[in-house]
Amino acid sequence: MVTKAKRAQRRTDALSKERIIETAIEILDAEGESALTFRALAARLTTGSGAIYWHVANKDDLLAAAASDVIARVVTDVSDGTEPREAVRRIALGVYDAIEAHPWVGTQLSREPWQFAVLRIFEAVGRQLQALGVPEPAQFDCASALVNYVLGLAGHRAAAARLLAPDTDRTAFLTAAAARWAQLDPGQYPFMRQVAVQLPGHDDREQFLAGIDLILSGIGEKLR
Amino acid sequence: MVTKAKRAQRRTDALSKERIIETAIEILDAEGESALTFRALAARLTTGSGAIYWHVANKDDLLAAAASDVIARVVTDVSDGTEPREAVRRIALGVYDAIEAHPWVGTQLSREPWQFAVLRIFEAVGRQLQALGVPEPAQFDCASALVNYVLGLAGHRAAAARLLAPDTDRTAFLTAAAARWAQLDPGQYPFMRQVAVQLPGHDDREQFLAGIDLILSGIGEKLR
DNA sequence: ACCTGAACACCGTTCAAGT
DNA sequence: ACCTGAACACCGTTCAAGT
Repeated sequence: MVTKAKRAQRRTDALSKERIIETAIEILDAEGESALTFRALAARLTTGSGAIYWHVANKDDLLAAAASDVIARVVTDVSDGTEPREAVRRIALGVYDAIEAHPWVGTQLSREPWQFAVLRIFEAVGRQLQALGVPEPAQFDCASALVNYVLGLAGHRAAAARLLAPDTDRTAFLTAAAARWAQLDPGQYPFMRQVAVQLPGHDDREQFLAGIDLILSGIGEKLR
Repeated sequence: MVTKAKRAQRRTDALSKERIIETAIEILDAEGESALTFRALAARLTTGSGAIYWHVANKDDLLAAAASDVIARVVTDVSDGTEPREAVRRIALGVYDAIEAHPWVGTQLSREPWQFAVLRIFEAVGRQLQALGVPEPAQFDCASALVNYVLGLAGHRAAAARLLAPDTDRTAFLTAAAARWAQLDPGQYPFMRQVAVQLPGHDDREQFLAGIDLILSGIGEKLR
């Protein structure tokens, strides 16, 4: 006989898209992109690997949903009433920090064309541009510029995280990269060699924000 | 006995990193990213799949080298004497067109952190910023903004190409996307719904360039 | 309706063995 | 030094069979 308690228990244990996504995020966060397999996921959910396909179309679908989940938390958080430029900065930094915390989201964002996670960012940014008074025909271009910039960095940070052994520290990594750049052929790579000096001391997050401000300043020019 | 002719023949037939990369690019261009396997590559090179590992560390190495090859052709092409802003536009469009012609390069660029292909773009852009008179401390940030923007679009276009069935035409695809956006929840996605109208008529390449100009304009502000 | 888990059709990579 | 190709240790996905 199935008691009420048992049914409640069942409902919690029952497989669902939400529970699958949640568990997928746990695995991705704890063990990285390569650890997410349907077998690992099924083991963690104490079910068969085929069962997952009842709730999720395939692995791409699962990853897209997981990324969309993480981004939704970040993007919704922008409080109203803030100055539009500042709001754009916050959205961008929110995405940046989310990728820092979940590098696999970066991979996902830069692989997705017009999936939900990206739409969410696009929408949030676009609204701020409207608030800023950007004329309608230019809004699409401006939003696209901001979003593409964010996604470019997303992919980049994710790639860096993939390379970085989990225990290496950042400064050591940057110093190593700088050393490699400093050894490039001076005839072919004068700029990289010059920049190499700045690399170890530079702050990724601030550089990211500097790029946002550059684009915002370009947008500001359009408003005059 | 090994005649001179035979040795020459040997030299052409012999496996080499160059020949492997060349063949890999052929496969990637003709049949897409998923078609590049070591087995397919070995078959095309009439050799064993293990032989490839003598010349190439692994698949990542191979893909990075292939992308670097394609980008090198594009980036070197910038003739001297052009106005720096125009040169930046040409570099960016060169990368854009390369990705259009070889979508797999887009995937690769957005996955690579500081690999050769990206370094090449960074270097080319950085030099133009120097020529433009951007003060040294700001050069790194400005170059990074431009490159991240380009890479963001790279990933995006590659993803779109992955989705697009090889025979679908672009306008049909955009119209379909626009229709999907128009159906989004008006409360949650007002901006996307508004932009949906502009989507079918919009030119990706021009929008890309508009973003570059936005960043260049922001950089121009710094020069005053 | 939902879940099981063996089976299928692949992968990248390794490595003893050859030339 | 370079190449061969079978073998290994995986994948995502499917599907007959169960409940």
